[in-house]
Amino acid sequence: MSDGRETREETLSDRGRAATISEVAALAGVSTGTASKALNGRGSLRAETVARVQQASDQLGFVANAAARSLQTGRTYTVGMITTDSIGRFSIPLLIGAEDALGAGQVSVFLCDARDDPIREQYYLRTLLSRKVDGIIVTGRRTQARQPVGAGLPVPVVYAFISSADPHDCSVVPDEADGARRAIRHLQAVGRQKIAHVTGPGHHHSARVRAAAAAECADLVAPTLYGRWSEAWGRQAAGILLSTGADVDAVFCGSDQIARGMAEALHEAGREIPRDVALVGFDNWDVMVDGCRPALTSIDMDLEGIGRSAAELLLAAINGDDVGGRRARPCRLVPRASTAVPA
Amino acid sequence: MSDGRETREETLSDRGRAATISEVAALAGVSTGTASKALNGRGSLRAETVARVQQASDQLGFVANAAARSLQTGRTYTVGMITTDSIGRFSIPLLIGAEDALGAGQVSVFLCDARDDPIREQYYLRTLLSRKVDGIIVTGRRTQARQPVGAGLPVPVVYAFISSADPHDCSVVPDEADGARRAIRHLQAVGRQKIAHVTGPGHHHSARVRAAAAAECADLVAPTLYGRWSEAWGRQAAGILLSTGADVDAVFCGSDQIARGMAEALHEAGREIPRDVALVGFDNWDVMVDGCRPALTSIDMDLEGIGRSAAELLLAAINGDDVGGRRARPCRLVPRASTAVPA
DNA sequence: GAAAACGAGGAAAACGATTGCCGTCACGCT
DNA sequence: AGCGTGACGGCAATCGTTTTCCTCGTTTTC
Repeated sequence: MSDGRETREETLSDRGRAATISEVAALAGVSTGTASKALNGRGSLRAETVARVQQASDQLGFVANAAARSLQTGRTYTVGMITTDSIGRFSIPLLIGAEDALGAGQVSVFLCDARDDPIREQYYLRTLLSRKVDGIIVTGRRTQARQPVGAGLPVPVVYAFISSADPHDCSVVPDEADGARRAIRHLQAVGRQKIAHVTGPGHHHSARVRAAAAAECADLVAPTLYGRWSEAWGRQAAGILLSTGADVDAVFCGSDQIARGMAEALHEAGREIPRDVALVGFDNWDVMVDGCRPALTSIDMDLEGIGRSAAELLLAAINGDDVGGRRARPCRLVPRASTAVPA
Repeated sequence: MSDGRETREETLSDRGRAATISEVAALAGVSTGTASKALNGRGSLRAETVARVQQASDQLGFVANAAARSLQTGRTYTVGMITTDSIGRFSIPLLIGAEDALGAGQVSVFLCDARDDPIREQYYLRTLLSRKVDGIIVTGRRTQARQPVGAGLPVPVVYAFISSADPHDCSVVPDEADGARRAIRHLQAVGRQKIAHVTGPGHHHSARVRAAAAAECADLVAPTLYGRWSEAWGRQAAGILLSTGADVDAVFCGSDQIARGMAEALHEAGREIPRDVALVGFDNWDVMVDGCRPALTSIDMDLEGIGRSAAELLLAAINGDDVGGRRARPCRLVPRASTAVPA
């Protein structure tokens, strides 16, 4: 391979400006149209011609100009993802799931962080439309339904995690009630009868939905304690629970953070987990469930799956399928030591 | 408002396909060239004409096709951001910072998650080049220098958090040694003499750099303990420290997670923080520093600032400035209760 | 009062790729 | 011999903007 060094594809490293298809065509001694066909496997060309063009393309490190292509074809192979809340713990798995599903279709993702600001959101919407994305995924931290991001948009929109207030819009959401029921049933399955529920703010949609489902699934030993989504609240709630003298043998917490605070406080009060009190969290957030002692049983909303599913629906919508409507996806319980049955 | 409904700008909501500039021009009764000038404030036009075009544009909800524009101008007002490791706790602030700086320049960000896979990385690099991004930011979880993402690329590249092995490339990194020194000096300032250092894996660049700086800054009371970046290791390390009977009055931990584990274990062993042992973490990760009891003093690498700075440098590079070289940015110590001086 | 300057806006050529249409050639059939 | 038929590739239109000339009037200026 003495000349291997020379002809090795200079891919991406042709210092300076990038090559165009005309240059490839010239080098291969064909017309630009033919070069295009060769590179895209269209039309009918001799194998030898295709190979020649391919080689010229490699040699020049040619990468087709997406702008020119999309101008012609009308497709950009790009979707926009708007996170209405800031990018964070919830958006990431959604993003990863979406990328997963889209990457397979060679589609890439434009991420826009609206930071809870309607102005920013509209601004991003405009940019996305100007960029002629093939579709848009809207996500956010809260599961509560929100106003549609825009009406009669020229591209399909799918809501992931959050849902659109318009029932005709396509939304993929976690079935939080299902998650809560799983938590309760699991506690019952490990023999607990006196279950309490501690969760986030009462004005928070997720908190109410989960609490309602939990209450409906079992006779809770105490009224639901609403507070914040923090460890501090978990600790505080433990104090409340203990001070009321209520006889509790399990607590279903609305988040892993609350559960972790609860675990600490119970431990310090001399209650052993899971022997005296079993504990279930919500979110299955690795750093919390692993950091907690004992490791925390938790409900996983499968955010990645939601992202993937949303992306798949979006692809379908882009292909013209009708995918309207709200889809709730079940949760999954991940059992760990905090609800283990003693050996 | 009987006709208000009709003339209200239908922005973004002209159901179906979007309007083109020719349609705007036709509606305003001018040529497309003139319409373009009117909307972009170029050329010399009568104010009345500009207004007419503007109104037509609003009425049709016109948004310029970015593909067509960039085909013509060569600029896309888009930069790519490649995270070599998965998107996570470190990339987010970087991304936010970058978006911040770029958003001001009306530039948006294409996020690509290479997931530590060189194939994916090259694939994304190709897409970004094909999309003719104006520049690329490369980030990753580790601060260690990495091979350049490509040689002689047609667009400028800036490395954020990680750095490029090629010293001519532009990299913006946290000065971790500075962070370590600040931690040690702070402990000394609150009167601690017998300081230990517990950190992550010895093969991890950050761990070594920080440990070296710490050791150079004070006579550590024990050799650095290398382990993992986890709470579990923090707990374990506390056990080691205590069992050796070393007389320790402060521990500088290589991460907030380690520090938190350490705090718990020390507490359980009857050591009071900060009275008996003061504690400093690293990363200033909200959920850890707040969850820790007492709240954890920590070193903040100002990731958002790094992202912002990288983006600004990239913009400068896009404008033709030479911004090569490696820039280390100082860290910041955030004091909290874990090192508080007793009142 | 003629020439120059200027202001306003139109015509058309880019930008880089895709694609439908058409020409050309070679071959095989009647 | 004449014609039809594929195979192969070139030509040129097209996508939607921007931008560079131009071309007109209409003022100014000497």
